[in-house]
Amino acid sequence: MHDTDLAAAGALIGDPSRARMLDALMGGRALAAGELARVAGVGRSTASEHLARLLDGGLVEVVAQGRHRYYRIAGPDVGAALEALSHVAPPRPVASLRQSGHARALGHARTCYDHLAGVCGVALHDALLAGDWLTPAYDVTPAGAAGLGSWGVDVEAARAQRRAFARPCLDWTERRPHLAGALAAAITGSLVERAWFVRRAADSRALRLTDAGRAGLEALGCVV
Amino acid sequence: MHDTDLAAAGALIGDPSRARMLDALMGGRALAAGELARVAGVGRSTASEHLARLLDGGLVEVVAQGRHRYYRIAGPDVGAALEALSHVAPPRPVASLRQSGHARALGHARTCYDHLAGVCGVALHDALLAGDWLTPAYDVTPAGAAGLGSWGVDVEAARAQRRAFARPCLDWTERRPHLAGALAAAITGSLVERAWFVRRAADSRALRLTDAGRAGLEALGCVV
DNA sequence: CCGACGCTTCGGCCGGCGCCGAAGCGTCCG
DNA sequence: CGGACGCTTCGGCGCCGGCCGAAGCGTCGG
Repeated sequence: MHDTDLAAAGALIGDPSRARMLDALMGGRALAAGELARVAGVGRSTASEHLARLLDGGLVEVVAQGRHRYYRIAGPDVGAALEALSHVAPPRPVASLRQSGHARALGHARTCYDHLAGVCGVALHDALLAGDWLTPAYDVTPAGAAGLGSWGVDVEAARAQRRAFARPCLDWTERRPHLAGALAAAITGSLVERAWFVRRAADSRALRLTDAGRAGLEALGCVV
Repeated sequence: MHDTDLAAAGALIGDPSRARMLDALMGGRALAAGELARVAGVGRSTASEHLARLLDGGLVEVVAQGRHRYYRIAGPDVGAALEALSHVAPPRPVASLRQSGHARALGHARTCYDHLAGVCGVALHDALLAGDWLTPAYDVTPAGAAGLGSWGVDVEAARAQRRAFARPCLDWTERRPHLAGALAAAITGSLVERAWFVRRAADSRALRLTDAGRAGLEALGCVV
């Protein structure tokens, strides 16, 4: 039946250290236990305990590789739940001036789970609709299929996935929607692949728009 | 920006008493503080503290009416987050024999947030698809529009809502999908309105299928 | 083999928070 | 107006769980 232990799941996410780990894993890549300890700001032993609990709760899964153990988000359902929860969570005040530059970078372009967010994400969302690549119901038009294909996006493969194909996702900085879903993930992957965006740091969600990316987006009428 | 305090939201949901309150409020109706204290199984003072925290965190909102204070889920975003979280939460073992009758009732027919779940929910989902009222892409066919109209369901009003129109939602008891989304909520509302289902208790999510309901569903070829 | 390395398990400490009863405050009714 | 009622605030208690350092286990490299 649908009756599940909501409290257990909430408590797992509710610890600050575990939440930082999950947030880091929302980048989509698998991270080693030691790296997660560093991200969370706790000792290795403490991190190991946290990861054991997340594993037991089914929120993450682990793949052992040599003497490393790489953890990642267990599945799209977990990602969707964390994303939905982050939408209702209270905004976290920027703690220090030292972080404000980082915050500005995140506000401009970043990944939200596995798709593009921030100013660039919203601009892309608007341009796809304005340029008639996407219908208001978030389906791909013939022109959109051609255009996305030229970006290296496999639209049909995205459509075949079990997760939502394309849908709006309210952007926290912009208070306006960016694109989410399988299509958004495919587009983001292609644009990073084509070096329109580069990841600012290995463990960061912040992206930097390259000159090539700026030119490519402007060709679509996307002002950034 | 999208950076929110995931841990704070998780911690709010992570307490067993608060989770029971939220679960009770997922029925969609506003409940008084005293009733929520009874549901959670704690003293009135404790419940009041919990509700103050949920209110502060933006998960619930309150409407004062005379000497009563009615609490309800703050918005569809919160409902969606709780629903998504319940999908990844571990199943809760039935604690006692005394609860097994209750569990059986829940397994047969119940509401999941605001739509029909359980054996009846899955059967309805299958019948709507098999009877060609719904396409495999979960859009309403002309025949479906006519049939749902005769049930008193306003399909167009459901379509106009901002939430997802219709989508599958994995049923935890049945391990098969039932119908969710705005259409599912409208259908459930109409069927309760027509007394095909009656709520077993005011504070319960369990529903009872009436004779009229059984007859109506069987006319669609829905075996329950 | 033996040491370095990554990770987990164990023991013990400590702070935060969930709990209750008592008291305080506002609302409805006779 | 006084009492009943619903709810919140306050003070104090007890326990769960997050934290660390030390020790144990498996893997890689010389």
